[in-house]
Amino acid sequence: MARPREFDMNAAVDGAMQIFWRLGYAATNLPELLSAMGLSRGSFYKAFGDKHSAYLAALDHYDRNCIGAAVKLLGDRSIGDGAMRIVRLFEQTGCGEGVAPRGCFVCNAMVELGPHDGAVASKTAAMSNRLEAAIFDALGDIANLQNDDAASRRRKAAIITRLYLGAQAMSKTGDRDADWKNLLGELLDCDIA
Amino acid sequence: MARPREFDMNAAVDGAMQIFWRLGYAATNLPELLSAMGLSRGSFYKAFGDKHSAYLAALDHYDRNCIGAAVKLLGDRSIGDGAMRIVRLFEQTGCGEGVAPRGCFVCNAMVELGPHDGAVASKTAAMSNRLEAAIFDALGDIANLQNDDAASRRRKAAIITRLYLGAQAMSKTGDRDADWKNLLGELLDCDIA
DNA sequence: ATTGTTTTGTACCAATTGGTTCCTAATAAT
DNA sequence: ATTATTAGGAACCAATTGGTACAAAACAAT
Repeated sequence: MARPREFDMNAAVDGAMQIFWRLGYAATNLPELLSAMGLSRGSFYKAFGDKHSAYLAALDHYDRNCIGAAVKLLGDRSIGDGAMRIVRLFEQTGCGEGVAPRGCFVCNAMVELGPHDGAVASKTAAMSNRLEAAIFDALGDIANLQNDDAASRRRKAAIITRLYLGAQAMSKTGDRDADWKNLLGELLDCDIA
Repeated sequence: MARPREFDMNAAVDGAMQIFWRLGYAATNLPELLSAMGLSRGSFYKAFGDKHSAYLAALDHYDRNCIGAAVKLLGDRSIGDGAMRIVRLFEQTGCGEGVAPRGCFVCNAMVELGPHDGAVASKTAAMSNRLEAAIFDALGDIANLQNDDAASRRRKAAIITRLYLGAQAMSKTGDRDADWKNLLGELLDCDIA
Protein backbone atom coordinates (compact mmCIF):
# COMPACT_ATOMS: atom_id res chain seq x y z
CA MET A 1 0.00 0.00 0.00
CA ALA A 2 2.68 2.43 -0.98
CA ARG A 3 4.40 3.84 -3.97
CA PRO A 4 6.80 1.29 -5.45
CA ARG A 5 10.37 2.32 -6.13
CA GLU A 6 11.01 3.27 -9.71
CA PHE A 7 14.72 2.62 -9.98
CA ASP A 8 16.38 -0.77 -10.40
CA MET A 9 18.08 -1.52 -7.13
CA ASN A 10 20.64 -3.85 -8.69
CA ALA A 11 21.58 -1.32 -11.37
CA ALA A 12 21.98 1.40 -8.76
CA VAL A 13 24.27 -0.70 -6.59
CA ASP A 14 26.22 -1.68 -9.66
CA GLY A 15 26.67 1.99 -10.56
CA ALA A 16 27.89 2.67 -7.03
CA MET A 17 30.36 -0.18 -7.33
CA GLN A 18 31.69 1.16 -10.62
CA ILE A 19 32.38 4.66 -9.35
CA PHE A 20 33.75 3.61 -5.96
CA TRP A 21 35.95 1.05 -7.70
CA ARG A 22 37.31 3.66 -10.05
CA LEU A 23 37.69 6.65 -7.71
CA GLY A 24 37.81 5.23 -4.21
CA TYR A 25 35.63 6.15 -1.26
CA ALA A 26 36.83 9.58 -0.20
CA ALA A 27 37.39 10.84 -3.73
CA THR A 28 33.82 10.03 -4.77
CA ASN A 29 31.48 12.91 -3.92
CA LEU A 30 27.74 12.70 -3.67
CA PRO A 31 26.85 14.29 -7.02
CA GLU A 32 29.13 11.86 -8.86
CA LEU A 33 27.85 8.95 -6.84
CA LEU A 34 24.21 9.87 -7.47
CA SER A 35 24.90 10.28 -11.15
CA ALA A 36 26.62 6.91 -11.34
CA MET A 37 23.74 5.28 -9.49
CA GLY A 38 21.16 7.10 -11.58
CA LEU A 39 19.09 8.40 -8.72
CA SER A 40 18.37 11.59 -6.86
CA ARG A 41 19.38 12.55 -3.36
CA GLY A 42 15.99 11.73 -1.92
CA SER A 43 15.85 8.23 -3.31
CA PHE A 44 19.46 7.61 -2.37
CA TYR A 45 19.16 8.57 1.28
CA LYS A 46 15.83 6.80 1.57
CA ALA A 47 17.21 3.56 0.18
CA PHE A 48 20.77 3.54 1.51
CA GLY A 49 20.95 5.84 4.50
CA ASP A 50 24.32 7.36 3.77
CA LYS A 51 27.42 7.24 1.59
CA HIS A 52 29.18 4.69 3.76
CA SER A 53 26.30 2.22 3.64
CA ALA A 54 26.21 2.54 -0.13
CA TYR A 55 29.91 1.70 -0.16
CA LEU A 56 29.31 -1.44 1.87
CA ALA A 57 26.50 -2.42 -0.48
CA ALA A 58 28.89 -1.91 -3.39
CA LEU A 59 31.42 -4.20 -1.71
CA ASP A 60 28.79 -6.89 -1.27
CA HIS A 61 27.84 -6.47 -4.91
CA TYR A 62 31.47 -6.97 -5.88
CA ASP A 63 31.62 -10.08 -3.75
CA ARG A 64 28.53 -11.58 -5.35
CA ASN A 65 29.53 -10.76 -8.92
CA CYS A 66 33.26 -10.30 -9.43
CA ILE A 67 34.63 -12.52 -6.70
CA GLY A 68 31.89 -14.98 -7.54
CA ALA A 69 33.00 -15.03 -11.17
CA ALA A 70 36.64 -15.54 -10.15
CA VAL A 71 35.74 -18.41 -7.87
CA LYS A 72 33.66 -19.94 -10.61
CA LEU A 73 36.48 -19.56 -13.12
CA LEU A 74 38.96 -21.19 -10.75
CA GLY A 75 36.65 -24.17 -10.30
CA ASP A 76 35.69 -24.61 -13.93
CA ARG A 77 37.24 -27.91 -15.00
CA SER A 78 36.19 -27.36 -18.60
CA ILE A 79 38.88 -24.70 -18.99
CA GLY A 80 41.93 -26.75 -18.17
CA ASP A 81 43.83 -27.89 -15.11
CA GLY A 82 44.16 -25.78 -11.98
CA ALA A 83 47.30 -24.04 -13.19
CA MET A 84 45.63 -23.02 -16.42
CA ARG A 85 42.65 -21.63 -14.55
CA ILE A 86 44.88 -19.61 -12.24
CA VAL A 87 46.71 -18.20 -15.26
CA ARG A 88 43.36 -17.23 -16.71
CA LEU A 89 42.44 -15.40 -13.55
CA PHE A 90 45.57 -13.29 -13.82
CA GLU A 91 45.26 -12.75 -17.55
CA GLN A 92 41.64 -11.73 -17.41
CA THR A 93 41.76 -9.41 -14.43
CA GLY A 94 45.43 -8.56 -14.08
CA CYS A 95 45.40 -5.88 -16.69
CA GLY A 96 42.52 -4.15 -18.36
CA GLU A 97 43.70 -2.71 -21.66
CA GLY A 98 41.53 0.32 -20.99
CA VAL A 99 42.77 3.78 -20.18
CA ALA A 100 42.35 3.93 -16.44
CA PRO A 101 42.95 0.58 -14.74
CA ARG A 102 40.73 0.14 -11.73
CA GLY A 103 42.70 -2.74 -10.27
CA CYS A 104 40.71 -4.89 -7.91
CA PHE A 105 38.03 -3.32 -5.77
CA VAL A 106 38.96 -5.54 -2.82
CA CYS A 107 42.54 -4.36 -2.98
CA ASN A 108 41.46 -0.74 -3.32
CA ALA A 109 39.07 -0.99 -0.39
CA MET A 110 41.41 -2.75 2.02
CA VAL A 111 44.18 -0.29 1.29
CA GLU A 112 42.07 2.84 1.55
CA LEU A 113 39.84 1.95 4.48
CA GLY A 114 41.10 -1.27 6.05
CA PRO A 115 42.78 0.18 9.13
CA HIS A 116 40.04 2.72 9.88
CA ASP A 117 36.85 0.87 9.05
CA GLY A 118 36.02 -2.42 10.70
CA ALA A 119 33.16 -3.29 8.36
CA VAL A 120 35.30 -2.76 5.27
CA ALA A 121 38.18 -4.65 6.85
CA SER A 122 36.08 -7.71 7.60
CA LYS A 123 34.32 -7.70 4.24
CA THR A 124 37.53 -7.39 2.25
CA ALA A 125 39.29 -9.96 4.40
CA ALA A 126 36.41 -12.35 3.76
CA MET A 127 36.68 -11.79 0.02
CA SER A 128 40.42 -12.35 -0.12
CA ASN A 129 39.92 -15.49 1.95
CA ARG A 130 37.28 -16.66 -0.48
CA LEU A 131 39.67 -16.12 -3.34
CA GLU A 132 42.49 -17.88 -1.51
CA ALA A 133 40.29 -20.88 -0.81
CA ALA A 134 39.34 -21.15 -4.48
CA ILE A 135 43.00 -20.93 -5.47
CA PHE A 136 43.81 -23.63 -2.94
CA ASP A 137 41.19 -25.87 -4.52
CA ALA A 138 42.53 -25.19 -8.00
CA LEU A 139 45.98 -26.24 -6.84
CA GLY A 140 44.49 -29.66 -6.18
CA ASP A 141 43.89 -29.98 -9.90
CA ILE A 142 47.50 -29.83 -11.03
CA ALA A 143 49.31 -33.00 -12.01
CA ASN A 144 52.76 -31.87 -10.84
CA LEU A 145 51.46 -30.96 -7.43
CA GLN A 146 49.63 -34.17 -6.63
CA ASN A 147 52.44 -35.19 -4.29
CA ASP A 148 52.31 -31.90 -2.38
CA ASP A 149 50.81 -32.13 1.04
CA ALA A 150 47.98 -29.80 2.03
CA ALA A 151 50.31 -27.52 3.98
CA SER A 152 52.42 -26.91 0.92
CA ARG A 153 49.35 -26.17 -1.18
CA ARG A 154 48.12 -23.84 1.49
CA ARG A 155 51.38 -21.93 1.36
CA LYS A 156 51.22 -21.75 -2.42
CA ALA A 157 47.66 -20.48 -2.25
CA ALA A 158 48.71 -17.79 0.23
CA ILE A 159 51.51 -16.74 -2.08
CA ILE A 160 49.33 -16.61 -5.17
CA THR A 161 46.61 -14.62 -3.43
CA ARG A 162 49.10 -11.98 -2.32
CA LEU A 163 50.79 -12.06 -5.70
CA TYR A 164 47.40 -11.37 -7.25
CA LEU A 165 46.63 -8.43 -5.01
CA GLY A 166 50.11 -7.01 -5.49
CA ALA A 167 49.78 -7.26 -9.25
CA GLN A 168 46.44 -5.48 -9.00
CA ALA A 169 48.05 -2.68 -7.03
CA MET A 170 50.87 -2.31 -9.54
CA SER A 171 48.48 -2.36 -12.46
CA LYS A 172 47.26 1.05 -11.27
CA THR A 173 50.54 2.65 -12.23
CA GLY A 174 50.41 1.13 -15.69
CA ASP A 175 52.34 -2.02 -14.89
CA ARG A 176 51.41 -4.80 -17.29
CA ASP A 177 53.06 -8.08 -16.55
CA ALA A 178 51.57 -10.05 -19.38
CA ASP A 179 53.76 -13.10 -18.97
CA TRP A 180 51.67 -14.82 -16.33
CA LYS A 181 52.17 -18.25 -17.89
CA ASN A 182 55.89 -18.13 -17.31
CA LEU A 183 55.63 -16.30 -14.00
CA LEU A 184 53.14 -18.74 -12.52
CA GLY A 185 54.95 -21.62 -14.19
CA GLU A 186 58.08 -20.55 -12.34
CA LEU A 187 56.14 -20.37 -9.10
CA LEU A 188 54.39 -23.70 -9.51
CA ASP A 189 57.45 -25.31 -11.00
CA CYS A 190 55.66 -26.60 -14.05
CA ASP A 191 55.02 -25.74 -17.68
CA ILE A 192 51.60 -24.30 -18.36
CA ALA A 193 50.09 -24.97 -21.74
CA MET B 1 69.54 39.31 3.91
CA ALA B 2 66.23 37.82 4.89
CA ARG B 3 64.49 36.08 7.71
CA PRO B 4 65.62 32.44 7.95
CA ARG B 5 63.00 29.71 8.21
CA GLU B 6 62.40 28.53 11.72
CA PHE B 7 61.12 25.01 11.14
CA ASP B 8 63.16 21.95 10.28
CA MET B 9 62.39 21.10 6.67
CA ASN B 10 63.25 17.44 7.04
CA ALA B 11 61.11 17.03 10.14
CA ALA B 12 58.19 18.72 8.42
CA VAL B 13 58.39 16.46 5.38
CA ASP B 14 58.71 13.47 7.65
CA GLY B 15 55.56 14.53 9.47
CA ALA B 16 53.76 14.85 6.17
CA MET B 17 54.91 11.38 5.19
CA GLN B 18 53.64 9.91 8.47
CA ILE B 19 50.14 11.34 8.19
CA PHE B 20 49.74 10.68 4.44
CA TRP B 21 51.02 7.16 4.97
CA ARG B 22 48.51 6.53 7.74
CA LEU B 23 45.45 8.30 6.33
CA GLY B 24 45.98 8.55 2.58
CA TYR B 25 45.86 11.67 0.44
CA ALA B 26 42.19 12.56 0.25
CA ALA B 27 41.43 11.65 3.85
CA THR B 28 44.13 13.97 5.18
CA ASN B 29 42.79 17.51 5.57
CA LEU B 30 44.89 20.63 5.92
CA PRO B 31 44.55 21.13 9.68
CA GLU B 32 45.70 17.55 10.33
CA LEU B 33 48.48 17.88 7.81
CA LEU B 34 49.71 21.15 9.28
CA SER B 35 49.62 19.70 12.77
CA ALA B 36 51.58 16.64 11.67
CA MET B 37 54.13 18.83 9.93
CA GLY B 38 54.30 21.22 12.86
CA LEU B 39 53.80 24.40 10.89
CA SER B 40 51.20 27.02 10.21
CA ARG B 41 49.30 27.66 7.02
CA GLY B 42 51.50 30.54 5.99
CA SER B 43 54.73 28.60 6.30
CA PHE B 44 53.21 25.59 4.63
CA TYR B 45 51.97 27.33 1.52
CA LYS B 46 55.14 29.38 1.25
CA ALA B 47 57.36 26.32 1.43
CA PHE B 48 55.32 23.71 -0.42
CA GLY B 49 52.82 25.49 -2.61
CA ASP B 50 49.91 23.17 -2.03
CA LYS B 51 48.74 19.89 -0.55
CA HIS B 52 49.60 17.88 -3.62
CA SER B 53 53.18 19.10 -3.75
CA ALA B 54 53.59 18.22 -0.09
CA TYR B 55 52.38 14.73 -0.92
CA LEU B 56 54.97 14.36 -3.66
CA ALA B 57 57.66 15.57 -1.26
CA ALA B 58 56.47 12.95 1.24
CA LEU B 59 56.77 10.27 -1.44
CA ASP B 60 60.34 11.35 -2.20
CA HIS B 61 61.09 11.28 1.50
CA TYR B 62 59.78 7.72 1.68
CA ASP B 63 61.93 6.78 -1.28
CA ARG B 64 65.07 8.19 0.31
CA ASN B 65 64.45 6.71 3.73
CA CYS B 66 62.21 3.64 3.73
CA ILE B 67 62.91 2.25 0.28
CA GLY B 68 66.53 3.16 0.81
CA ALA B 69 66.59 1.15 4.02
CA ALA B 70 64.95 -1.82 2.32
CA VAL B 71 67.45 -1.77 -0.53
CA LYS B 72 70.29 -1.53 1.96
CA LEU B 73 68.90 -4.45 3.95
CA LEU B 74 68.56 -6.57 0.84
CA GLY B 75 72.17 -5.92 -0.08
CA ASP B 76 73.66 -6.37 3.38
CA ARG B 77 75.78 -9.51 3.18
CA SER B 78 76.47 -9.44 6.89
CA ILE B 79 72.89 -10.56 7.60
CA GLY B 80 72.88 -13.83 5.71
CA ASP B 81 72.35 -15.05 2.18
CA GLY B 82 69.88 -13.44 -0.22
CA ALA B 83 66.99 -15.61 0.91
CA MET B 84 67.55 -14.69 4.53
CA ARG B 85 67.62 -11.01 3.67
CA ILE B 86 64.39 -11.25 1.71
CA VAL B 87 62.77 -13.01 4.64
CA ARG B 88 63.94 -10.20 6.88
CA LEU B 89 62.36 -7.64 4.57
CA PHE B 90 59.01 -9.37 4.93
CA GLU B 91 59.34 -9.94 8.65
CA GLN B 92 60.35 -6.40 9.43
CA THR B 93 57.89 -4.53 7.27
CA GLY B 94 55.19 -7.10 6.57
CA CYS B 95 53.40 -6.61 9.83
CA GLY B 96 53.77 -3.92 12.41
CA GLU B 97 52.48 -5.21 15.74
CA GLY B 98 51.00 -1.77 16.36
CA VAL B 99 47.33 -0.95 16.42
CA ALA B 100 46.77 0.54 12.99
CA PRO B 101 48.94 -1.01 10.30
CA ARG B 102 49.96 1.52 7.71
CA GLY B 103 51.10 -1.01 5.16
CA CYS B 104 53.54 0.33 2.64
CA PHE B 105 53.27 3.96 1.52
CA VAL B 106 54.16 3.01 -2.05
CA CYS B 107 51.32 0.50 -2.16
CA ASN B 108 48.91 3.00 -0.59
CA ALA B 109 49.89 5.73 -3.02
CA MET B 110 49.75 3.65 -6.20
CA VAL B 111 46.36 2.26 -5.26
CA GLU B 112 44.80 5.56 -4.23
CA LEU B 113 46.22 7.86 -6.89
CA GLY B 114 47.99 5.76 -9.51
CA PRO B 115 45.39 5.94 -12.27
CA HIS B 116 44.56 9.62 -11.79
CA ASP B 117 47.92 11.20 -11.00
CA GLY B 118 50.83 10.85 -13.39
CA ALA B 119 53.43 12.16 -10.97
CA VAL B 120 52.39 9.72 -8.25
CA ALA B 121 52.21 6.89 -10.77
CA SER B 122 55.74 7.43 -12.03
CA LYS B 123 57.22 7.93 -8.57
CA THR B 124 55.60 4.82 -7.14
CA ALA B 125 56.47 2.77 -10.20
CA ALA B 126 60.08 3.89 -9.83
CA MET B 127 60.10 2.84 -6.19
CA SER B 128 58.63 -0.59 -6.84
CA ASN B 129 61.17 -1.03 -9.61
CA ARG B 130 63.95 -0.08 -7.24
CA LEU B 131 62.72 -2.67 -4.78
CA GLU B 132 62.39 -5.30 -7.49
CA ALA B 133 65.95 -4.64 -8.66
CA ALA B 134 67.29 -5.05 -5.12
CA ILE B 135 65.36 -8.30 -4.74
CA PHE B 136 66.78 -9.49 -8.05
CA ASP B 137 70.27 -8.80 -6.77
CA ALA B 138 69.58 -10.62 -3.52
CA LEU B 139 68.45 -13.66 -5.49
CA GLY B 140 71.97 -13.80 -6.88
CA ASP B 141 73.20 -14.56 -3.37
CA ILE B 142 71.36 -17.82 -2.86
CA ALA B 143 73.22 -21.11 -3.18
CA ASN B 144 70.27 -23.11 -4.52
CA LEU B 145 69.62 -20.59 -7.24
CA GLN B 146 73.15 -20.35 -8.64
CA ASN B 147 72.13 -22.48 -11.59
CA ASP B 148 69.13 -20.30 -12.41
CA ASP B 149 69.52 -18.13 -15.45
CA ALA B 150 68.91 -14.41 -15.21
CA ALA B 151 65.46 -14.72 -16.78
CA SER B 152 64.36 -17.09 -14.07
CA ARG B 153 65.70 -14.81 -11.37
CA ARG B 154 63.94 -11.91 -13.00
CA ARG B 155 60.66 -13.78 -12.86
CA LYS B 156 61.23 -14.68 -9.22
CA ALA B 157 62.00 -11.06 -8.41
CA ALA B 158 58.79 -9.95 -10.14
CA ILE B 159 56.83 -12.49 -8.13
CA ILE B 160 58.38 -11.51 -4.81
CA THR B 161 57.85 -7.80 -5.42
CA ARG B 162 54.16 -8.34 -6.09
CA LEU B 163 53.90 -10.78 -3.21
CA TYR B 164 55.37 -8.08 -0.99
CA LEU B 165 52.92 -5.41 -2.12
CA GLY B 166 50.00 -7.81 -1.84
CA ALA B 167 51.02 -8.74 1.68
CA GLN B 168 51.23 -5.06 2.54
CA ALA B 169 47.74 -4.51 1.23
CA MET B 170 46.36 -7.44 3.22
CA SER B 171 48.13 -6.31 6.37
CA LYS B 172 45.74 -3.37 6.45
CA THR B 173 42.83 -5.64 7.27
CA GLY B 174 44.72 -7.26 10.09
CA ASP B 175 46.23 -10.11 8.10
CA ARG B 176 49.42 -11.32 9.71
CA ASP B 177 51.20 -14.00 7.77
CA ALA B 178 54.11 -14.51 10.11
CA ASP B 179 55.42 -17.63 8.45
CA TRP B 180 57.52 -15.91 5.81
CA LYS B 181 60.38 -18.36 6.19
CA ASN B 182 58.24 -21.25 5.06
CA LEU B 183 56.30 -19.22 2.54
CA LEU B 184 59.38 -17.83 0.83
CA GLY B 185 61.14 -21.18 1.26
CA GLU B 186 58.30 -22.75 -0.69
CA LEU B 187 58.61 -20.10 -3.36
CA LEU B 188 62.38 -20.29 -3.67
CA ASP B 189 62.36 -24.05 -3.25
CA CYS B 190 64.90 -24.05 -0.45
CA ASP B 191 65.12 -24.18 3.34
CA ILE B 192 65.83 -20.86 4.98
CA ALA B 193 67.74 -20.89 8.22
C1' DA C 1 69.87 52.24 12.87
C1' DT C 2 67.84 51.78 8.45
C1' DT C 3 66.47 49.07 4.71
C1' DG C 4 65.18 45.16 1.90
C1' DT C 5 63.65 40.60 2.03
C1' DT C 6 61.51 36.64 3.67
C1' DT C 7 58.98 33.96 7.28
C1' DT C 8 55.10 33.40 10.18
C1' DG C 9 50.50 33.44 11.82
C1' DT C 10 45.79 35.06 11.60
C1' DA C 11 41.78 36.40 9.45
C1' DC C 12 39.37 35.50 5.68
C1' DC C 13 37.35 33.40 1.39
C1' DA C 14 34.44 31.04 -2.12
C1' DA C 15 33.36 26.51 -3.13
C1' DT C 16 32.23 22.06 -1.92
C1' DT C 17 31.17 18.59 1.48
C1' DG C 18 27.62 15.02 3.15
C1' DG C 19 23.14 15.30 4.84
C1' DT C 20 18.13 17.03 5.92
C1' DT C 21 13.56 19.04 5.03
C1' DC C 22 9.56 19.11 2.96
C1' DC C 23 6.36 19.12 -0.56
C1' DT C 24 4.48 16.57 -4.46
C1' DA C 25 3.56 12.34 -6.97
C1' DA C 26 2.43 7.65 -7.29
C1' DT C 27 0.66 3.57 -5.77
C1' DA C 28 -2.04 -0.38 -3.06
C1' DA C 29 -5.50 -1.46 0.11
C1' DT C 30 -9.93 -0.43 1.58
C1' DA D 1 -12.82 7.49 -4.44
C1' DT D 2 -10.48 7.88 -0.27
C1' DT D 3 -6.69 7.04 2.49
C1' DA D 4 -2.31 5.49 4.18
C1' DT D 5 2.20 5.01 2.88
C1' DT D 6 6.19 5.47 0.45
C1' DA D 7 9.19 7.31 -3.60
C1' DG D 8 11.09 11.33 -5.84
C1' DG D 9 13.16 15.73 -6.29
C1' DA D 10 14.42 20.45 -5.28
C1' DA D 11 15.64 23.78 -1.97
C1' DC D 12 18.24 24.26 1.76
C1' DC D 13 21.76 23.62 5.54
C1' DA D 14 25.82 23.95 8.64
C1' DA D 15 30.34 22.48 8.49
C1' DT D 16 34.42 21.75 6.27
C1' DT D 17 37.29 21.99 2.22
C1' DG D 18 41.83 23.76 0.17
C1' DG D 19 43.71 28.11 -0.62
C1' DT D 20 44.74 33.49 -0.26
C1' DA D 21 45.69 38.18 1.69
C1' DC D 22 48.02 40.77 4.56
C1' DA D 23 50.23 42.66 8.44
C1' DA D 24 53.60 41.86 11.94
C1' DA D 25 58.01 39.94 12.96
C1' DA D 26 62.68 38.46 12.28
C1' DC D 27 66.67 38.55 10.26
C1' DA D 28 71.13 40.11 6.96
C1' DA D 29 73.41 43.63 4.70
C1' DT D 30 74.59 48.14 4.58
